[in-house]
Amino acid sequence: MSESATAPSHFIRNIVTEDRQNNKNNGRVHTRFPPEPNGYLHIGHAKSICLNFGLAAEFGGLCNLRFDDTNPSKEDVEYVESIKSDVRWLGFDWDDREFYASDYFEQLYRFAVELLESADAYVCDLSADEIRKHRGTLTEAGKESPYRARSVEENLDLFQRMRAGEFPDGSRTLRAKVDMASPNLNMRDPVMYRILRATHHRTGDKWCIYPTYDFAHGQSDSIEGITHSICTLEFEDHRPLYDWFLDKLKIHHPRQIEFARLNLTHTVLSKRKLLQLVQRGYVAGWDDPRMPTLAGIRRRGYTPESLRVFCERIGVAKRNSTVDVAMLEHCVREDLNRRAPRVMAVLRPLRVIITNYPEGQAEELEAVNNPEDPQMGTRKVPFSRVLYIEQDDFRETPPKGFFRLAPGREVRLRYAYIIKCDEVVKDPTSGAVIELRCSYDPETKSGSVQSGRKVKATLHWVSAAHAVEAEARLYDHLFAAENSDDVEEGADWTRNINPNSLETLASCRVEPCLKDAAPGDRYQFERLGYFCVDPVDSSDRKLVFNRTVTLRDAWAKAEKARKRE
RNA sequence: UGGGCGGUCGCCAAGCGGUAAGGCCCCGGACUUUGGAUCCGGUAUCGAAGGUUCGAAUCCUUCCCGCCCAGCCA
Repeated sequence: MSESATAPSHFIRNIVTEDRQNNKNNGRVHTRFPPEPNGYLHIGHAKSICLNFGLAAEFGGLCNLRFDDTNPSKEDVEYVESIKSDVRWLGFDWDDREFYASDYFEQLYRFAVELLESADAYVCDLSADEIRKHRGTLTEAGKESPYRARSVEENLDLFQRMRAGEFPDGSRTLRAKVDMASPNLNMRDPVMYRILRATHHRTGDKWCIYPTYDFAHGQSDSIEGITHSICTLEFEDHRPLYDWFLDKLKIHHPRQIEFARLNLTHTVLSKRKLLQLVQRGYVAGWDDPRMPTLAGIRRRGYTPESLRVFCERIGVAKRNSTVDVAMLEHCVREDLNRRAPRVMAVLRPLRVIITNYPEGQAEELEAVNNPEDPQMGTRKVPFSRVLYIEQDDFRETPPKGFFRLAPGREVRLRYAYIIKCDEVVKDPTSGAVIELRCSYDPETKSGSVQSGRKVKATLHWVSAAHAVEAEARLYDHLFAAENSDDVEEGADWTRNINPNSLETLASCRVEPCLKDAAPGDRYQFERLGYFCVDPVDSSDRKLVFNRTVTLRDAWAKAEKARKRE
């Protein structure tokens, strides 16, 4: 996987390249990632983070981390902390350039006063409701506020008193004097400041008026000397307003470029819905491994490298699109295939007795840690008379195309011997298969001269006496439908939540080398998938593995297709 | 029916007047002590209709479809 070797062109990269060629900003490239600390970052943010930090790195520029914290009623330090650790985990560094829109409150206030002095803004006494009514509609022009013509002196006095706390919340606003007849609703005298008594996570109770995003964002970028303000499509309509403020204020003009936000199949990426999933208990928290949050994805076992490659591969464009989650899954598999050590683990154990293997005997067999990387060496795996294999690897009446174990059939045990199933032991009451009695061929030991004999399948296994117990959590898509909104009339999107998105297997048996696995360690359980030690619930007493993603499985696919017919 | 933006393979996405990259998915096949990995091979005429041109996905015209905007949210 070559993260940097392939830098496919996209329109933003082209714009930046062109701007440099024209020596715009003296060839300087300075971007920023501007989250609002009102929720956890998700994979959609990762796209923006990779874009902003990536472009800066690529062109020898800088990228700031700036919190757009202009709405204290929704923001919290919990979120700023999680955002910082998520960005770091993704692999990016903002050095000492950690900024906050709230750092600029005083400056923003002065900007507002400037606009008041040039009669480009005014204090408006209309209520929220009245402002809405005056705004007009998509097809009709709005009406001017009766307070629009206040004198500069009166405006200055009123605004100063707004700041001083003389008026109740919501009683007045500061508005830009633009154009109530503009076809762009954002230009119909937008609110710049509102009166809001809320304790801000950084400025405390210093302010009782707060700038709106529209009045803060563009100027914040300008103050920081941002050259390319990259944001999502919905802000395209706001650009004329930002330009208007910057022009009136005669300050540095970043170039705003909008791109389409990421959508993924089988999940949701809206802050509102993610919040509801957490609050209504559909998931265990922001870091539930089924969540598309960076915290969840990280806990699930995804690597930051795979996320970065994913973000590079999906591209950047203005077209609304929904990326198939299979693309994401492909990226982790590709990365983990290269780096995850292989290990044998039996999720649903079926006991196997090797009848002709001496009781009490055990031997150490050599197993390769990663066939993709010989450097990773080998390890010893204990073999003995009583083993466990996967329940799925045995069928009493094998369907066509099934070439694993069945009565009378032979298979190879990985790194060990070829065994033959001689007898099936069932529970007398339930009829369930509870044990297999097999015989092994001592001549077929892995690596020996005779070992070349061909059998149709190789199974993973674990020695019963040596195995370590563990819990495995198997995850599936959070939403059964590709599109979470794809529900019948009147039904809620939560109807699409996949009731089987989590399956917990409490009595798995894993090979002994896993005993000392540390939280976060990633492995490939041969033939099953990639798993990582759950950083939260795993302990010395109880090993817990999260399945990051399954291996591609041609047999499972074929069987599924067969069932559909 | 106002304004802004978009429509290239099932899903992403290059292309910027010279005759449709790549990735994912899918389907074949080779190889294989992971039905994994790897390797080969297969699959679009560019929303529609006109026009300009020797030549158009790329230029022009008209039409159709989708997304965003009427928070003192961001």
